[in-house]
Amino acid sequence: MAASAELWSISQLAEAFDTTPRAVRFYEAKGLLKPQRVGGQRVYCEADRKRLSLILRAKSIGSKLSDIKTFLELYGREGEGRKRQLQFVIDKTASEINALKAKRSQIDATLAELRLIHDGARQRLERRTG
Amino acid sequence: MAASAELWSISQLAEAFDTTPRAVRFYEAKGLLKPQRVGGQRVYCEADRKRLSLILRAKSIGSKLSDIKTFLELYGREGEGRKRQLQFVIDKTASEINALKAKRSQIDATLAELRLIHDGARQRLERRTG
DNA sequence: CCTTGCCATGACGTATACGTCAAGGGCCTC
DNA sequence: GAGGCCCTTGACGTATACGTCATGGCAAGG
Repeated sequence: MAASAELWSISQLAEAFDTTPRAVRFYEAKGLLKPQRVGGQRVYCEADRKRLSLILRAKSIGSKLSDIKTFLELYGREGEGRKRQLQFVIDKTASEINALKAKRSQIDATLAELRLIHDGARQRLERRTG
Repeated sequence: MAASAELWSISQLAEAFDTTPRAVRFYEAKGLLKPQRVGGQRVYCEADRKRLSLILRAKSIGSKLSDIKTFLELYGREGEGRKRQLQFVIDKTASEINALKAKRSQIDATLAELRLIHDGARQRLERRTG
């Protein structure tokens, strides 16, 4: 037992996610993380890890921290049953899904162009070399 | 004839792409655009339009202007035959393609999570309503 | 006891991407 | 010829996301 009680310091957590303690503190200052404190020191649990993971992934696809914050709050409210809350979650996720789909198609278009350039250059190089 | 000689002022171009003259000037200051000048005033041609289109699309998927600049330069060098140039283009496009693929998969993962939240909330709402 | 190491907060600095005046020039119109 | 309107450059302001000290606490090791 007691196998699920893994805890990490801020530097351990940062290193595990290839980021910095400064960044992690910054996310906390922005309200994205609220780790426990043990004598003033931050202690991160598994749930905090997951939140950080989500933060970094959202960041990597271009989301702002302020948007990520509301996004994280959707997880929290997700289980609540009040109708307004549910509708809010539904609307927010729907618009975010559409935004991401749009971004995806922009990426696909850019990928297509890059491949044209890439393949064109490769063919010219082969004609030279071969 | 003379149908391809369409030209635009900075504000016309900006409006056409739902951006601002200030932003367009900023891109020029960063070396991403070099429109003709007629008595000091900027005049944009079709090629400039395409460049701006590419800039905005790249921006929308999270590219930095400095990266977009080198990306635009790949187009310029694309036709050149010197081996070093070709290899440079091939390497740059390849790494950019990988980066975009990675970003796309991050988006897909996020989309999957959002759909879970979205559908879950919808079902709970329907059970309430229905 | 003192150094080493990690932690904390606070304050200032930096890079990116513009927004927002300010001051002035050129052209058209009434 | 005074007023609009659009253009120019230049300078300063702003939001985001941290980096980089500076300063100090606390705990383990030698």
